[in-house]
Amino acid sequence: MSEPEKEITIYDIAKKLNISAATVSRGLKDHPGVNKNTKKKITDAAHEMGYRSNAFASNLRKKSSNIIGVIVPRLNSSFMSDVIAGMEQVVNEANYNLIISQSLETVKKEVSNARAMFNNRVDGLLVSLAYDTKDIEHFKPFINRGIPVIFFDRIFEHAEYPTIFIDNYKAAYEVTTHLIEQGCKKIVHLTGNQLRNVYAERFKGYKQALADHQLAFDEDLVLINSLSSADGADAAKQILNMHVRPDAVFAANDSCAIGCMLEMKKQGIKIPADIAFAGFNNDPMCCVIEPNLTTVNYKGYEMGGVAARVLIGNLTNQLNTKTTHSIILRSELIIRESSVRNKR
Amino acid sequence: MSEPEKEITIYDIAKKLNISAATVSRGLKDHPGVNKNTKKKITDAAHEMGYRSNAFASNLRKKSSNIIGVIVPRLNSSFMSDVIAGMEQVVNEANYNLIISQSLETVKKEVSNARAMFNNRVDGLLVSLAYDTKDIEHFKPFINRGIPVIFFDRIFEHAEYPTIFIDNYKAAYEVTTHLIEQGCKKIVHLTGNQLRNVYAERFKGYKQALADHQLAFDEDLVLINSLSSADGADAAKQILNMHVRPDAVFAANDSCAIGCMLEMKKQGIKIPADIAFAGFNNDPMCCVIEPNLTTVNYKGYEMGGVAARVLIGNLTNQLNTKTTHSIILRSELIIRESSVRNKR
DNA sequence: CTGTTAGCGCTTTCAG
DNA sequence: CTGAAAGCGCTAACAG
Repeated sequence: MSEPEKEITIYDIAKKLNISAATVSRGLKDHPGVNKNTKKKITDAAHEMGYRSNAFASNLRKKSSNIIGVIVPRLNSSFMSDVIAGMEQVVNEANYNLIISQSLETVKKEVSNARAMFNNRVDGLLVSLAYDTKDIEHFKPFINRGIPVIFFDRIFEHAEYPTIFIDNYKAAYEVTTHLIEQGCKKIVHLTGNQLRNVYAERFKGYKQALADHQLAFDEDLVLINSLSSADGADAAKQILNMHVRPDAVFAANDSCAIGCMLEMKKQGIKIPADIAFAGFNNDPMCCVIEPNLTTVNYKGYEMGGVAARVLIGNLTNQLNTKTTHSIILRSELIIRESSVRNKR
Repeated sequence: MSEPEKEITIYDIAKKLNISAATVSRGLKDHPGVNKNTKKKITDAAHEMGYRSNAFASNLRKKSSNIIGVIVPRLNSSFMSDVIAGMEQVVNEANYNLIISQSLETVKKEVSNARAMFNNRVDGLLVSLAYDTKDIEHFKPFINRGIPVIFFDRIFEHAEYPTIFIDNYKAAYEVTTHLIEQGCKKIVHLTGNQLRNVYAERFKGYKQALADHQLAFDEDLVLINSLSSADGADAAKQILNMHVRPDAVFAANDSCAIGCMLEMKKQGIKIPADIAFAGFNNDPMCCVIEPNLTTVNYKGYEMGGVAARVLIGNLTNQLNTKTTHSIILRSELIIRESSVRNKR
């Protein structure tokens, strides 16, 4: 293999063109007030010589990185993949770069990821919280240095942090109401850590829908777990052991709903005749399970794009026009066979 | 909100401790030959003053970024998420950072991602190729500058690029043999772009298994598409229109197999009695579809870890000990009901 | 074991 | 419109 090519700098370009490095630097940007001709000469020479700008030197000088950090619980859902794609789209257009990490649902990793992002001097941070994050102390250093942090989906309410999410309360209210309209009277709710807004709000929506339809709220029908598929299977066993058998299950995510359904089916329970089901997220699996799963859909691509746009807005705008409020995106109930009992 | 805190540097620490910046710099690293006491004083002061190292300055000086770039087709599979987690594990331990991007299965985006990585001066690159990548010209600049590029899973064979993958040929051979042993004689193969080793090798394995069991290879039984779930459904329709109905389908991935199964079921076909099925990847969906899908499992976490380890090895080793060969990881056939016809 | 010194490549006043 | 010069914060010879 040949020797690595020499790295060429603005000085090399300057020398070749008999102009100053300063002019080259300006010519390479959109800088106003550079002669059109020299600008063209500069970009041509740069291209021809195989120049690539040195971000380190530039960042060092400008004290900004043009990098945006992203911390999510997990990458392995089509939802998150969409979120990231949405972010990338927006971020690339604004000439920023993304650095992504997963907390694998633990605060511990979330904290260490945050520290890494901080040391890497990201210009801003987009975060969806881990399962068990209790406080947001680990994002304090960012705020102290004036680096914007934005929460999306799994948010934390706090004046310093703008948030992007859906109306989980309303969505859950609609799901529950739908189940009630199908004649269900004893509805189990499978939910996750109540520290997370998404689960707390869905729980509230469920509760309110019961109240509004004159159904008693029964604490024993609420099962809190990690919402994995295995947790769903465990829940199925618990449900089947209840004295009076429930007639519906509303799980706060699809994996858990599906794990639960699979176990129920194994035990010979008929869905939705014996027990109706609804999930949340509209994972592709909803259309694989039989019967297909009723769920709530919301657009990851859009959420990622909006989050990125708000962040970049706060990064580039004048100091006094920062967005600090919440943005609430739309979601929709998708009714499938798993919950349909009324014949028409 | 208060003013952003002042950024503190090794000079501030040096001043406070009445020593030189050079010593502080050394003290902050594992540098041998620094007095234990001064080292402790330095780290204490650094911590107390809220120091964070400035990677830009360091990178600029060292001409290396400690960043490893990753380009994958998509993030939205549990396989890829595992791969990334495996990489992160290894990479963090070695004090590198990861910057991840998805090509969304197009060369176009793969090329632009590669360029971005190049401009961001990654120290090395881990790549799994997009669906339609024809050549690897876009990785040439890395090689020219001596930046290692490693392919994993969807590889490209070339002396300059180490590769990590599984024996797709053997795995497919085993799947096909299994189907034949179940009494299947007319086996459809759903596959993807033959530019990708994974699909080409699986195709070869399929073909060879037929040959070794005295079954004629029939070109019309091989359907090439994009392997999406929708492509699977289309394939189902084609298959059902064939003059003599096939008795098995081996798809090169699970999504496609499942899309195909769902459509077949809708048409009233019995699986595996009328037609047996096998997929590839062991996606969680395999255990949701009914009947559960026979498939090939391989460990993403391991593959990510190995790829990262090889890369870091090449980065840190002496010039002459680079790994340039291939590493082949193990995979396993997982037999489920979708392909079991023999009663025992 | 520690200090001195000289840049890494770029941006940005400040002058022309 | 362009140039000169300084400096971002760190590291690595080299010299004590």
